[in-house]
Amino acid sequence: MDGPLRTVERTMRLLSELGASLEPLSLAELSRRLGLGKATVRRFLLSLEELGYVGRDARGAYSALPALGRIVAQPAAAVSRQVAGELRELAAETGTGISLGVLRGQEVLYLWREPPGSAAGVVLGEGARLPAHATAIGKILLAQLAPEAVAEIYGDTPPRAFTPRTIVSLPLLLGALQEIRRQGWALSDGELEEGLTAAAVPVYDRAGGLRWALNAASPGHRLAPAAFATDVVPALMRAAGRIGAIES
Amino acid sequence: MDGPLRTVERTMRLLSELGASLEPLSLAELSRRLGLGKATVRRFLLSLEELGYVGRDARGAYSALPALGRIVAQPAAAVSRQVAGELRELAAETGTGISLGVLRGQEVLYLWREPPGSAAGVVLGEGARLPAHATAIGKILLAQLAPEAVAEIYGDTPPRAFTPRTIVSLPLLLGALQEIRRQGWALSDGELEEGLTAAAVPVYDRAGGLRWALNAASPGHRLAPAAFATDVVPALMRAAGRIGAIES
DNA sequence: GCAAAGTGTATCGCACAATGAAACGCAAGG
DNA sequence: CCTTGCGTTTCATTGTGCGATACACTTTGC
Repeated sequence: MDGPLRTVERTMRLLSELGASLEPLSLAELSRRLGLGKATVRRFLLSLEELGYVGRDARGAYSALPALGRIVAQPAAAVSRQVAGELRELAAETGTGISLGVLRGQEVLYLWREPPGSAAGVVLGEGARLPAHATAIGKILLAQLAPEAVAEIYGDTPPRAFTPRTIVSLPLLLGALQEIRRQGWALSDGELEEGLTAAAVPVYDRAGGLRWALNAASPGHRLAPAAFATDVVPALMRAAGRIGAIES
Repeated sequence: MDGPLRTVERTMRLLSELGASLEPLSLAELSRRLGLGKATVRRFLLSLEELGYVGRDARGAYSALPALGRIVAQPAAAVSRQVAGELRELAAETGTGISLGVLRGQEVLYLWREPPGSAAGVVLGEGARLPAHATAIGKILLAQLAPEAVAEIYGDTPPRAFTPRTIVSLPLLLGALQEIRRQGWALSDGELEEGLTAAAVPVYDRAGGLRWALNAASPGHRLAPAAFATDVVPALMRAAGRIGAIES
């Protein structure tokens, strides 16, 4: 075996091209960008259209449809009504922004994100991704992994700096994770964005396996970092227990 | 030609399966779910791994990597530093949450989303998607299209209701869009979520073509709907002018 | 008005890429 | 120890995906 399957590579190149463009692209244009014959590109497009991943406008030009984005954001469907209720309650109780996420490579994939102060419970931002090493939720998720696994994830690309407080080396990160593991929860104090503080705890299922992580964030120093440890984290832990007990 | 290209269909099925699962999946498990031979599935996985779309953990199980999500969120890269500066300024000026997005089928794809009240400018939620017909930004984007184009988009699936105020039929939507087109900006008053108000304006590039739409949202009745028309919209319009003038 | 260039669409025979059965080594578990 | 399930490798076969070519049609330029 050598090299990727030709058709797979072409499929991904095509999707990538469509996803990158804000305007719909014509068949001829795509054919040129991909360096493939029109007939070939057309067959790919018709296939993807039939599958519901691309659509065509009135002029016949192609563009990526929401279904494509949903491929990766599908996990959002995993958040049941019952879990959602718990999350909203938690948001009201703590007055912070609550998120739920899983680890995907070096990033956290959010399944639920509720901005702080949204009285009516505005659910926004599922499907978003943020760097794991600079967020509380990311660190608590990384802390569930063996150090070697973390090292492999960051193998070639070291953690990137966002603020002066961001952890920017693998050894430092591993050290921080060990401490977090011991402590049972993670804090990010302005590591992603100046003035943004967050705490996170893991959510285990009934069998004791990691299911998600739960995050409480408070922007703009509305809540002192110290207040997280005393007030927010206990509430997070209680909620994580309740949520973990819910049948998936 | 009949039916989708086999390899394309299999590629998408595989990605879909990987994206839907929160835990990494083993080769054998995927082979079973797809109903394909292990050898075949393996070649697909190796291809996608080489292309950087899937990764494997220590135990060899496969999972989707962030790169997959980035296929569709790539447009986020289209927001330059200069544009970002304008957005932050606008957020500070209006005290609302500012978003930037484009239309993708029936949904708005957000390129930038900043929650209200984030003093330091927390950039979150690019790549998220929300239904176009229930958001201000979605309606202003739809209003740029010909009515027939809108009708085609909603052809088989009528607008879904989220609150009692959501527009739930195509004729009503087309009527609202006409009014919006005349007015030059759109308002969503609790159409997506009770108590969430937002206004949006289009952003044209120098050639006069539609580039994006700009949205200002204020949750929890912090700002009265009437205040949008008098205070927020003019600020939005000014910002849209400045942003549209920026070279892409 | 007519070229000319560009578009999307349809056809078709061939090469070879992709396929799945089968066999192998290995680790885990009963 | 045998069994079961896993990932990996090999291999001959075949039918799938390929692109050159040709066609109808619209847009553009003069």
